[in-house]
Amino acid sequence: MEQVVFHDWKLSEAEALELQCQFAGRVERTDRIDYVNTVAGVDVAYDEQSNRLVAAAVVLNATSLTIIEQAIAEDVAQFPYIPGLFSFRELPPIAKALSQLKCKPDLIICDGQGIAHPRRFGLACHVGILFDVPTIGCGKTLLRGAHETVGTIRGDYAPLIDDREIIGRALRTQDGIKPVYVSTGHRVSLPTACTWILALCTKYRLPETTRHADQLVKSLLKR
DNA sequence: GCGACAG
DNA sequence: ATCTTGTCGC
Repeated sequence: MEQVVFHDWKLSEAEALELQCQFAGRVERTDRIDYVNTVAGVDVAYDEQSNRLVAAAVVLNATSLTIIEQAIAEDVAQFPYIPGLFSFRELPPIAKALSQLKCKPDLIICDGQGIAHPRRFGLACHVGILFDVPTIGCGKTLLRGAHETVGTIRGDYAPLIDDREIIGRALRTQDGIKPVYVSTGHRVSLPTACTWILALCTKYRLPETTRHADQLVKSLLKR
């Protein structure tokens, strides 16, 4: 698939903050998504010793959830891990992997937040803008703030609120299991995002897309 | 000054 | 993210 928006990755912290505020205005929080035939998952693994990052993009058939295509990329970390500026560290290798895909996925699930972010521009938004593709942020923990109690049954959810604005949902993907945090990445509404996350969490807490990508990068890092 | 802080 | 043993359960 083709990246359509480019910018320098070697930025100062202040420049990264400025870029987020600028790009946040381009994020689309409503549905602008075609029929979904394929869904992709992306993830990154680290090697502290070599300061190396390994990224993978795994494309699945949206209904059978079988793997259609995979792509991997490697990179040397150019940006430190700073909460709130996460994408500037993980996105370079992810963009490389996505660029290698023969076909453009109809939807991409990211391991992290979408607009559930202090400047409403988490990793999922960044990926969505750079490739002009529908994306969803599905994180395992919250970047900031809290949420009200979530029902205990799969499908139950509670709104994520920041500054009196609903920025996402804590969503229970399996009965009695800790919920995940879903938010709009780009071109996907919150309700649609949650429907997709539930459809992808067939057996485990996390979506099959991110599970496949996670498994791939970890196996690659061991070599 | 102190605490909070995606992966 | 990653470092790590055993243990509970299908």
